[in-house]
Amino acid sequence: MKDTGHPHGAAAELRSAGLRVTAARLAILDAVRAGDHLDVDAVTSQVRERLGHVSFQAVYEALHAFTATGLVRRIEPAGSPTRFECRVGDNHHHLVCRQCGRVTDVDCTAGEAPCLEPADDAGFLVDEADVTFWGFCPDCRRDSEEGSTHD
Amino acid sequence: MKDTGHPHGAAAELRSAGLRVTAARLAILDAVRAGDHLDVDAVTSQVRERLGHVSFQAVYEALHAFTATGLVRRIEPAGSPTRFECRVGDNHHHLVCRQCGRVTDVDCTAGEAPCLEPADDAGFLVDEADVTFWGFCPDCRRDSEEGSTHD
DNA sequence: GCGCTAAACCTGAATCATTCAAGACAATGA
DNA sequence: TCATTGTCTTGAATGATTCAGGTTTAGCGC
Repeated sequence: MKDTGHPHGAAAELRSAGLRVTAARLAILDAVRAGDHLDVDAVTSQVRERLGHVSFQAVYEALHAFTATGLVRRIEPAGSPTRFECRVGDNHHHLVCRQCGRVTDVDCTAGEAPCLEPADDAGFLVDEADVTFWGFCPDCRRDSEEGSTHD
Repeated sequence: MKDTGHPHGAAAELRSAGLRVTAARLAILDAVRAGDHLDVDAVTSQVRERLGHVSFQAVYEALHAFTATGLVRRIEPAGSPTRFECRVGDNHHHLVCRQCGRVTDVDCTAGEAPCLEPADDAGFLVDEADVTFWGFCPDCRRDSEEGSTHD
């Protein structure tokens, strides 16, 4: 029930971020918001379904601009291409499936960055604690149980 | 005072990991242990200084084998190439400098994986919590202070 | 020591995600 | 309407990593 809401909502957001409103960028922003931690490839596919051809570079540039202005957040789990999500401003973390790469949000128990503090900061000025929980998602757990010795 | 110790220590480690002992692999293991979170390129340079030519592929394969057998640990901070470290078995975390990419170990306050638990595991079977603290290392802090308005 | 076998190594090419370059196009504001 | 400059295009380049295939060599039994 959390829609992009009032007419021109996304357009207004782009504008107030200092960006121009184009069909491509509206579709890109929408794809990230409708999708679940999509990578550039997936965003591009979504956008092309809606608009026909849009170049990869346009998508890369737009996502870069969106990230810079805080419209989307970029995450880079080890071993998979960069993904983008729409939840910004909070300091949530991620569950990543070792098998299929699926990413799921987890709320941060602390709430604001950095939600954790290092035992020893070694002189670093720390502004963010990035937490990734690795494991197996429900689907992959089921698959591996079916495939293996069933008791 | 924790040296590789008794003669043939590294060789014995390779052997008991089921790997063959070669000059290249001894040098690679040593480079990782002497270095500070080196990437493949840096490891290769170190090894070449000692042995003359060694191919990148040999280094990649060796590091992969070392990682698989638990002799070294691989870390992949977002935005920089894969790095390798010798601290294995504990569950420590990392401080990464946003400016220069430098990586520093931080002890884990909990001690064993997963040291944290997600607020909601969403059905995932979680086995590891990977924590990266982002910030600015002492050197880069100093540089930026010098460069900016000095009050 | 000799020879076998699989591991380790080599050269060279391929792949993937991402970025650079330079020109064409088009959204905004005067 | 026009100019500005942000956006989009095609095409090529980069960097890290992996694949492929053939050669060498460590480890092991004879």
